[in-house]
Amino acid sequence: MFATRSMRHAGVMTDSEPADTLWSRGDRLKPGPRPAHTLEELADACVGLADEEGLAALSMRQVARRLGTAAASLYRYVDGKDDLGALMADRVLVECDYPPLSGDLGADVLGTLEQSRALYKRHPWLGKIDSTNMGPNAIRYLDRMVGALAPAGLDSTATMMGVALLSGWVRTFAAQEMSGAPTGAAAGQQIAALMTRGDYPHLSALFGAGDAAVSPPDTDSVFRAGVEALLFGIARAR
Amino acid sequence: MFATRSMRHAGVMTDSEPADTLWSRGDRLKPGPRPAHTLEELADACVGLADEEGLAALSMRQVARRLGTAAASLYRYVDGKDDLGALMADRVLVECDYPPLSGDLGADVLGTLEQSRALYKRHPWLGKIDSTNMGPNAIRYLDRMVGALAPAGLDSTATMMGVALLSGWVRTFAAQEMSGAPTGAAAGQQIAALMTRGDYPHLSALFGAGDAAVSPPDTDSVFRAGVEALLFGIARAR
DNA sequence: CTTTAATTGAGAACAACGTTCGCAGTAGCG
DNA sequence: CGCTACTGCGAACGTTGTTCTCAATTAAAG
Repeated sequence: MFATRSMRHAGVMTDSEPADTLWSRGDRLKPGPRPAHTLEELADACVGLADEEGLAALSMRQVARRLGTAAASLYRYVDGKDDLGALMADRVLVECDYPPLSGDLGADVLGTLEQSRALYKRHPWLGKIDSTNMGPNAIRYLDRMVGALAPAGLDSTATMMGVALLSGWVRTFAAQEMSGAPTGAAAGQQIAALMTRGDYPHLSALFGAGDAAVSPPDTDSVFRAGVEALLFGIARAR
Repeated sequence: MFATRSMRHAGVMTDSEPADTLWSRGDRLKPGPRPAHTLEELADACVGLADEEGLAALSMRQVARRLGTAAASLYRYVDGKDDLGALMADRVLVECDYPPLSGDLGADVLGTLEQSRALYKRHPWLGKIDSTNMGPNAIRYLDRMVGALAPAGLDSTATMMGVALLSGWVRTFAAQEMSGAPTGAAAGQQIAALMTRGDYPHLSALFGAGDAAVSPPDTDSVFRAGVEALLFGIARAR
């Protein structure tokens, strides 16, 4: 039922309450003093802290210090620490500015995904956050991707699956890229080292030949190749 | 250089030390009492705890209690809490038993991935762990996937990319599946609710037509469709 | 067999953490 | 002017991850 957030007051509620999300919280005009900060300020404080000190340093107290307030005050804006992740994941998406769609499916998709990849590069903690519920900026991204995929003429199910596939690839790729994993020839060397323990016939067969000697592809082209493979497979599902 | 683990003793090391990984730690015979537990016991304690109480309940002390030992003792087996995740992610992979490969690329890949999906279902915390370094069971899985993809005749780079794409899809799909997100017609309803805030032209265009009325596909077929799309795109990259 | 040295388990302690409670203060509404 | 709902936040509580320390243990060396 999409009731991720706990209902704070158990009073009578109207028939179609407009989904009390994390972002639509502070909209109602009510008596009492105005909040001293905005959700955006809170999110920016979290992002800045995670960027500079790492995600492990993200604590209620540190975020509060950045905001010039106390830890307990944050609970007026969020239900708990888990909400900070959702706030951050949505917040960084404003850094993407999307040029108008060209109508070229491949170019539009790749351009959008490159921006997402840059986001993961710029905010290394982003890959370690599971943003199950999405805010306004995430919906903007979703709308963008849907628009980019529109020329393929897919139905809604196939479109959403395509977006999930492509977004998942960016995440997977960025995670690998960010983990400092070896690329090209060094990767083969690592695999060879892993293979010393136990026997792995198929890995041996794949890396046994002088395969590692051939041109080590740079990361960019591998990323692009993945996107193109995905687009090819998705478009076929029309 | 794959030196994820901190070097515990800064003594002189031989030329090609065999990669002091998390798993190959307790192999050497040395003076001193034998360890009271094994890495597998530790991993099982973690998995059991996370399965029953959730990942949030996974603490050094709780794990130690399950093992019948003290929290400080765990640091004889791991460097810190982060290692527990890697231990767990690798441990649950033993639950997969792979029948001999049939040679049918699609069937072999799908069968392996279905087992992974079952793993995510059985251990809901699995998707929230970033296992950057892989243990023996992860290598077994990698070898299995490489073998399943072998009939495609890809080079090592394309093969590894294919494995990453397919594994990422399972993870992405399982995460969506596990988050209790609505499926089929209910999903369209949620999207419609999200669209009330701000204007999202492409989303409106996609879900505007009586699209949500048509057959809501079950999760299994969507998962399979994703795998097939991926295989199609990957095989083309030969 | 004795000595040596490396290694183990664990008690105690510490700083930092997420969260809750209660209270003083504020501002819109009747 | 109350009234009421809201705000910021000091103080406190129970846990957490981690380190230090030390007695106990045992393979290897003498």
